[in-house]
Amino acid sequence: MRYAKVIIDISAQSVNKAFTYVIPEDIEDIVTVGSRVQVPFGGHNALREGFIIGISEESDIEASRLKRIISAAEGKTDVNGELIKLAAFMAGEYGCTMNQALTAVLPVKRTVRKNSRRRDPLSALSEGIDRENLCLSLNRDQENAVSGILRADRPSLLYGVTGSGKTRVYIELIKKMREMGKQTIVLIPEISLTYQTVRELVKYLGSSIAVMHSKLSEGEKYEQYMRALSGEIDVMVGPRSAVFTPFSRLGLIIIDEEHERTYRSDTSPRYDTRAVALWRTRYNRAKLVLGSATPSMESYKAALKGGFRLFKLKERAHRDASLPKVHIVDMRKELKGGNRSIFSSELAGLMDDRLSKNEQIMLFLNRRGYAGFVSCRSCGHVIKCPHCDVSMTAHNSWYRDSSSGRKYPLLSCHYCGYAAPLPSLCPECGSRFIAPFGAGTEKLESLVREKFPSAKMLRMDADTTAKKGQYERILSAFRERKADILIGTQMIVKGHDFPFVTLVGIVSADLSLNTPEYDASERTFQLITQAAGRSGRADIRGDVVIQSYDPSHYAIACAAAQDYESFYEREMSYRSLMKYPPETRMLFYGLKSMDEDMLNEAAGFAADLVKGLGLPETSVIGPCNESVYKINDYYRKILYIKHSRHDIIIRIRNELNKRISERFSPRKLYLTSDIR
DNA sequence: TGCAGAGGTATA
DNA sequence: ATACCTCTGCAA
Repeated sequence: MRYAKVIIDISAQSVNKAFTYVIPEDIEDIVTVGSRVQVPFGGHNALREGFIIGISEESDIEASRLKRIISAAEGKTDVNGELIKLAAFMAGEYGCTMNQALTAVLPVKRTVRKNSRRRDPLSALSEGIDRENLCLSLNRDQENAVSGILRADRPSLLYGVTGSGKTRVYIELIKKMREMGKQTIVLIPEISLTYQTVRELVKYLGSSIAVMHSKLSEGEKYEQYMRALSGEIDVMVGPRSAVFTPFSRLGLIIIDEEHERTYRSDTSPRYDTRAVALWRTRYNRAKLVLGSATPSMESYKAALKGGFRLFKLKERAHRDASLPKVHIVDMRKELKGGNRSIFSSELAGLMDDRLSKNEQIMLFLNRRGYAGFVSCRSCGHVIKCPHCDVSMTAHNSWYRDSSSGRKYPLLSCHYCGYAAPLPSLCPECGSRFIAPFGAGTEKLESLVREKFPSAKMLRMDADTTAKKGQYERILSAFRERKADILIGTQMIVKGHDFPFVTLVGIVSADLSLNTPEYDASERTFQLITQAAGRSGRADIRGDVVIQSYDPSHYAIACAAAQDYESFYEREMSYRSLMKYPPETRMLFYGLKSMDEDMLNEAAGFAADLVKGLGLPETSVIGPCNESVYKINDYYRKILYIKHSRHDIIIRIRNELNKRISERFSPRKLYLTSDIR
């Protein structure tokens, strides 16, 4: 008799343990560790899904209490138990249940009809490319990086300025892996953002590459997964979930644009792709490469301290391309000089110049919608969302009143999507002088239309890319020069390669700087550096105009100078002074509830609990209200807990989870935690 | 006394 | 997640 340890597919703390079942003889040969099974569970033997995490010849539970597995899905989904061990690591590291960890690690729900039409997800991405094993020549920096990475006994950080040819290094490494019979996972921030990278990989590596994609159907995902499992392919390209690709001969994991936030999962388990990749490469004695033009503070610190090997690519690979000329404009001076418009005279002048030469322009503004907020000029009242603690954003579209059929300008909440009409009178004082303030991408679009009426424009933000396929349509239209100007939020700055763009305007560089997060400067620096890197990539030198009300801030000044090292020094001294990560480890412990009294009590209880643990060198800040206190009718509070040791932070997190869920109903109070 | 609703517990 | 148990409060 053989027995299976099964994790039931229920993500509740109370069933977060393995249950023993008898394996019926007729399915013995199709189940292994990692198999999905159906089992009877509970008083009425309701059928439930589960994962097998272990198989043994003996049972520690008396035989009369055991039930039998009903059925198992075909297709073994685990790689020699590695992925189960990985899930166990994640459950401990991120404080989630084993079921949540397994759901992330073994994501394929069920087998799909075998006769479903085969469709290769690569075909759309590789249109017009000959898939051959082309050879490419590497410059000296690139060659040093390749040989150094292959020799390194630890992870490598590949720091290369925008356009320096990091992808070529990746391709060479992948080829070397192939020669050794090893497989590679290439992680990218988001598949649609890195169209270019994927195309280049396909072009030089030919077939036996698979691409994972959140928009693939379940069947297509399953097929890619099985191709990886069977060893039919040796390269998997995809976003963060591709780090779980079940390769049995894993030799290399590459994380491109490693500083990107999308590598942190925002749902439980809130894993960090870099940590998962590090775990897998250690387990498999494989290589790990992190690549970026603007490395994260943690990675660069690790590179300087010796935890990572550092390789630099200092020059742009395209022989004639040089870094763009950067102009910083102090908008306070513009205002004093009488220019009240959103365009500085310098930006307007360069835009005129490019339009006359038929070259392309990108304008970046990190706020969508028409205006930042709507306020009354008489009493100062600001219109807020009734469900969230944020001001409503005005849009250049209509709200249709269903009863009267009349149209009003639309207000929407960017946190919960609530829509309302713009009132014609102030709801507070009745004044007629209520109007939108500030500018978003929509407003910018209409201002450009006024000032440059003949220019053709495209706008790309969350509002214009809501539907499937719009993203690619806008980008390819711009690439094919069907428009002169592309206006957009941060989604336009990442990774795209437009050879005819010779001017990038950063309309308001301060917007991301003034957010209440400890890493606001880092994000601003990354955004400006990446945006500036879009200008002048082929044989024409580009210009970048950065407009700011705080132009001497080091995040802006260093980005303008394309000086990563100076930025790192300044930012690191700030982090050290404030004891922020990566100087120390920090736990972000979030609590939310619809019941504000319960939330207050629980948050106070949590803070007292940590202080009561009496751990030396622990600092507790809060509880504080989240910067947006209410979202979707949920009140939200947060505690910040700092300690230099990761294991102590984990202990504190576990203690908090345990004691709070003993005292407060988990149905009414939701807990989240993040460790950085 | 009867019963709805809340809260606690066990699931192999 | 879900069923089942006990406990409590309130109306009849």
